[in-house]
Amino acid sequence: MNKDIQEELIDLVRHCLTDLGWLADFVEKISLDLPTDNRFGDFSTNIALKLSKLLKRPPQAIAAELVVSLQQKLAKSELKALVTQIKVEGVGFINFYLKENYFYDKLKVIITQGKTALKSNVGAGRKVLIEFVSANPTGSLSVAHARQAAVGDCLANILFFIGFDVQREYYLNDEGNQINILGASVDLRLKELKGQKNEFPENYYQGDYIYDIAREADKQKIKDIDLGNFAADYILKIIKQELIDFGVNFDCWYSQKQLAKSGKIEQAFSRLKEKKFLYEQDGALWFKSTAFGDDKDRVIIKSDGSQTYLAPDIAYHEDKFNRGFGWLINLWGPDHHGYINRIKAAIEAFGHKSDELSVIIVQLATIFRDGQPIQMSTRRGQYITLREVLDEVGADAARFFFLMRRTSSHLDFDLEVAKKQSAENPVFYVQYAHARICSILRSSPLEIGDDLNLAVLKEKEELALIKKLLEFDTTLNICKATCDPYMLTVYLQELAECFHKFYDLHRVLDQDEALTAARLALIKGVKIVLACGLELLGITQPEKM
RNA sequence: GCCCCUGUAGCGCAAUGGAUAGCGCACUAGCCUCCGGAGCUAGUGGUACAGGUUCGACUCCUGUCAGGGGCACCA
Repeated sequence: MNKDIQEELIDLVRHCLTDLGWLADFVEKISLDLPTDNRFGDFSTNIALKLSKLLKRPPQAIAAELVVSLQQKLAKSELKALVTQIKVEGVGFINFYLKENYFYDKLKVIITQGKTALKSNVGAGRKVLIEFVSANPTGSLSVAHARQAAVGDCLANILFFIGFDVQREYYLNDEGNQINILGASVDLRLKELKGQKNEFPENYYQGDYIYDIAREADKQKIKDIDLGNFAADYILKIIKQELIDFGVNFDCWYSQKQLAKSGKIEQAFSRLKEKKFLYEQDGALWFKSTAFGDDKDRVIIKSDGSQTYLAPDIAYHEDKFNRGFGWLINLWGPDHHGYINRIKAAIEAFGHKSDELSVIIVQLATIFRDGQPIQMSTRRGQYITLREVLDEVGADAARFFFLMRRTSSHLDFDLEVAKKQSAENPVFYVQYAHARICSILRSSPLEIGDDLNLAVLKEKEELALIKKLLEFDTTLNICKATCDPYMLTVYLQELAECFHKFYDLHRVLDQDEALTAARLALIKGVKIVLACGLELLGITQPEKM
């Protein structure tokens, strides 16, 4: 929302710097930030501080000279209608103060255009593929997958909203070792059900759901050799339903089995061979990933002739680029962090740039109940599943909680807190603000007429609220830059807080009709932004609670 | 041994390298004749340690200490 004026002010600064002969290497380094405190104006630049060393002069002196030039230029510019003051403050910051009309106009755009006013086109239609969850179809989704699902889906929502052409993809590991073990696990359980005693190996799938699959396979008279595929299909249906119930919908389920059939793996190998990035040693075929900064070279075909996991994955990533995606985002669990270098090496071997692939490591979530961590063990089939969390706290709270910490940080998720309906539970705090506004608007609908005068909104809390609304797109841009949606959860809590403070101090439905109309418009704007933010998080926007 | 994540108030956390480090819980004292008190106001209290980079460091770098996770010709 602020972008237009922000760019114009940066241009103004750039022109002044050029006039003063100081531009030098600083063309890209001019930044115009939102000050931490509104006492420091509406926008702030630290350019004088940055120039200080280069010019060997104190920052205040540089700032003072620059401000004189800025004021002269401003007087001749159309910007003078919006800017009231430019001044040097603190250690040498240059702060810009805007006229209140600027903010009233922005609010008016939001309430008249609604959600569309909040959209931007920073993505410019660029094609981005975001691959996430991609859990092996060997069991229900765990909380680790749940967090990846929440983060990936929300990030995809945000990127789409700011103008990217986004595809959500799930890489389906539907063949290979794990599927074989899955089939063997079902086979053993089936025999057990028929009265045969046998040893059940430790690395087989231990969960009780294997018995269910065995019974179903028996009913359908599935052949031994097909048990793995049957079980994978069976589990995949469960996974798909879990994701749907969590509000996550994939555009593409990319099958590893299909990839293998397509011949793309061999094609990828021959291209790597041409480029001399493959070699044989100890009976195995190696990929020379050290050429691109990996710690060691990696085996892609084992000495027994079978492929490692990396083999199809190399072809898969090359295929992503071949499908026209210019930006790949992968969400992986922390157990894959050592894998980043080799897959980046692979895309570089094909001539892509390292930064065309963003790998986001989604740290684990620990589930707590009343402050006590719940122990889990994947091996024994005892882990907290997405399904259990959904059943217990619902999709709204689950999504918010999985998103509310930096994705790269560990997350503690207390089921009891997520169920609480109080300020301890941030999802309720934000939704409550929305419901409260809806309640007022139900009793007194806003009618936007020509006589709507927002300039009567003079209170500190009112202006703070409008300014907070305008930070929405800054927030989304931070989410994009960090590939992390969690900042949006922080923003929505701050916006809700600004609203609750305003609400407590000032009556919306006032004696003064003009003021009432303006305040109704203000809360309508807050409702629009809250609803939009919640929607991007994939959380409902209740009108009543 | 190597790699990743984390260390901020009693607890849980926040702060795109920026100005006086914010919020919730808990504790203390207040606010409902009033649009939803699931809310608000005030008080108490903090950057693990040692260096470095920078005009400026919770933020970046190095080391130490502490906690969590990972280091296959598994996937």
